Amino acid sequence: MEIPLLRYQSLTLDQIQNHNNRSFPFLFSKSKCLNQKKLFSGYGFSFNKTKWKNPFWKIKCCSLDQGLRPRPKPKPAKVNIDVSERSNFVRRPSVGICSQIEKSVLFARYREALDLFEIFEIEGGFDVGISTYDALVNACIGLRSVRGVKRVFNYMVSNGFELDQYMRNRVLLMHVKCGMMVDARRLFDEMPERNLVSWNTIISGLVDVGDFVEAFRLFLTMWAEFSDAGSFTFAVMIRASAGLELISIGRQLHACTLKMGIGDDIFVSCALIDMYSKCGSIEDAHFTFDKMPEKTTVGWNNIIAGYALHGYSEEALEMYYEMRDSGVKMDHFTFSMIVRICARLASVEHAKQAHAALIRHGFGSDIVANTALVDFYSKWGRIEHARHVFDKMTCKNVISWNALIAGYGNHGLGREAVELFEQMLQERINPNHVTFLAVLSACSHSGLSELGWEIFHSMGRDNRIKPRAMHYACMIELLGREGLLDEALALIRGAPFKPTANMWAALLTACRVHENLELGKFAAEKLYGMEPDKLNNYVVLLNIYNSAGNIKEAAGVVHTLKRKGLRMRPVCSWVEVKRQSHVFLSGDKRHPQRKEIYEKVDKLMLEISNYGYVPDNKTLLPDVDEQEARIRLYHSEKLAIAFGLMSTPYWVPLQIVQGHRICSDCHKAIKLIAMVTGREIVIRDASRFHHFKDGHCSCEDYW
DNA sequence: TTAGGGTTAG
Repeated sequence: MEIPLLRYQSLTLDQIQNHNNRSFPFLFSKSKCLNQKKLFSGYGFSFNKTKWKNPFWKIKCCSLDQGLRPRPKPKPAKVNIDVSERSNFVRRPSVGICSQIEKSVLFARYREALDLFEIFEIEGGFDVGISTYDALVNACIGLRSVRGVKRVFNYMVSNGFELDQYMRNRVLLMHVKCGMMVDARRLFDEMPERNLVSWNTIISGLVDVGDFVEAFRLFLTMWAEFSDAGSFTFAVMIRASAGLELISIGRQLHACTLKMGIGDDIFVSCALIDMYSKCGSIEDAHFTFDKMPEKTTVGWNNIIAGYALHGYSEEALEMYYEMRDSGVKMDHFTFSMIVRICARLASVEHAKQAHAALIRHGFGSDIVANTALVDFYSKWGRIEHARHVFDKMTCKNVISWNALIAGYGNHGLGREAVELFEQMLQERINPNHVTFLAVLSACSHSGLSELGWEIFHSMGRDNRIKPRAMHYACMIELLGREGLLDEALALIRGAPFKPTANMWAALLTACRVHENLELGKFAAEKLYGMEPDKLNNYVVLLNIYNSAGNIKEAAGVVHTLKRKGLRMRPVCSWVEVKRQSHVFLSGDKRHPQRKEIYEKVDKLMLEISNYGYVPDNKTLLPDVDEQEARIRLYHSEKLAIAFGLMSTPYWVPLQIVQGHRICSDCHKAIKLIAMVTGREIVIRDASRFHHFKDGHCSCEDYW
C-alpha cells in the first residue's frame, strides 16, 4: 500500500534537510487525499495561505463531500457530581493511609497501594487528595489493572472529587494505559477542555493499540481544532506511520519536524530511525542516526534493531561494539537484541561476551534477555546450557517455555520437549499456537506419533486453540514419517480450511521418502498450482522419478524447469574460526585456502569411500558432466567442514551452520567423516541440529 | 501531567 501524498516524495533526506524555501509543502494534498478513503474518510484538507503562522503552515480540516462539517462541541464531563450531592458526604481524615499509599507507589509496591485503597472503599467518605489519586493512578498503570481503574474512578466519582484539567488527563491516561480505549475515548470526547497533553495521551493510546488510522484522524482534527503540536505528537505520529508502513507519510512528518525546528529532538529522532528501518529504508535510518546531536541508548538500540531487521547481522554487531566503545549506557534492550543476533549468526564468541556483559551490567535476570539466551544456547547446539539458563530464570513467560521446547525438539529430544510441555501446563502457563508448533514438531522429529496425536487433539479441546495450517503440516509430516500416507492425505482433506502449500509439501516429501509415485505426483500437481515458481517442489518430484528409475518423467520435469527458467539458488554454510565467519557455497572457489580445502575434501572422500560411502548423484540434473558433478557433490557443508577440520584443534566440536536443509548424501558422508577423523561435528540446518560423533548422528530417523 | 526500543515459531 502506498499513499502518494508527498510533494517531496522523491527528494532525499539531504535535500529536505537543506531545503530553504519557506513555502513549505502542506502535509496532505487535498486532491490526493480523495483516493485515501480508508485513511482519511470524511476529511479533506485545504491550505490557507493567508493565515500562516509559525511554523509557516497550518492545516484546515473540512469535509470533502458535504462542505464544512465542524466537529460537534464536546459535552460536559459526566464525572462531575452535583455540588448539592457532594455536601451530603461526611469528610473524614484519612489517618495516614494516604501517605502510606503514596509511599507504596513510590517503591513500586502497586498491589499494596491498591489493597490499602480498599479501606477507603469499604468505609467510604474519606477525604482523598490529588497526590493520593495521582499515586493510585500510577498503581493502576503499573499493574495494568482494569479492575483497579474502575475502582479508583468509581471512588472519585462517588465521592464527588472535582477533576481539574490535570486530573482529567491523569484519569484519561489511566484508562489508555490499561487498554480501556472505549472508555478512554468517551472520557476524551466528554472533556470540557482539552489541552496538548489530553490530545497526546489519546493519540498515543490509539497508536499503542494499533489503531493507526484513527490516530491520524484525531491528529488532523487536533490540527483543525487545536492548532498546536510538539515533538511528542510528532514522535507518536511517526510511530503511527511506521505501524502503517507508510514511509511517504513518515517522510512528510520528518519534513514538518525539520521545519518546526524539532527535527533534532531525541524522541523524534528515535521514532524516525525506527520508522525508516521498519519501512525498509535502512539508509535513511542511518542518516537520521548520524544527524542525532546526542546519540542516546534508544537511538543506538533502534539503529542496531534496524540493521538486524534487514538481515545485516554483522553490521548490527559492529554497531553494538561501536555503541559500547562510545561509552553510552547499554540496557536490557541492547543485550536482548545482541544475543538474538548472535543466535542468528551462531557466533559463539560474541554471544559469550554479550552474556558476560549482560550479567556485568546488572541485567542477568531480565526475562527477554534470558529467553534470547535460552534460544541462543539451544541454537548453538548446547541444549544443556539452555536448560541451565532456563532453570535459573526467576520469571518466565510463554515465550521462554516455547524457546526451550523448540530447542529440545530441534535436538531430536522429543520426550524431553513433551515433558517440558506437560510441566508448563502443570505450572498453569497458558500455551499458545507457537507452543503447539514446537511440541508437535518435536513429536514429529522423534517419531512420537501417539503423543503427537493426543496433543494435536488437545489443542482445541483443552486449550481452545484452533489448529492452524502449520500444525496440520506438522501432523502430516509425522504421519508421513511412519509411511501412513493415506492417513496424511485424509488429514489434508479433513482440514477445516483450504489446504496450504506447506501441507502439500509435507505430503510430497513423505512420498519421496516412501517412493510413492502416484500420490507424489498428485501432491506435486497441487503444489505447482499454488507455487508455480518454487524450484524445490520440482526438485522433490524429480527425485521421486529418479529414485523410481522413471527417466522419461524425470526428463519432463527438467524440461519444465528449463522452460520456466528456474535455477538452483546458491545456498551457503559457514563456520566460525577465531571470531571470524568463513562462508562457503557449493563448489566454492573464492576462499584464499581453496587449494588446501579441496585437497582436504578429496582426501576425506577417499577415506570414507573405504567405509562404503558411494556419492549419491540422484539429485543431480542429468546433463551435468563428470567434472562438474564432482564439484557439485562438494556441497557447502563439506567445504566448511574441511576448512574447520584444518583450522581448529581436534578437541573442539566443529560447529557448522547452514541456511538450508542438509541433504541425505551429506548426512551419510558427515557421519563417516566424524568417524574417520574422531571429531564431533554439530550441524545446524534449516530444520534441526545434527550431532555427528563416532559414526552416529543424533537423528538416526533422518529422512 | 503525555513518550521511544527487545525474546519463541513461520
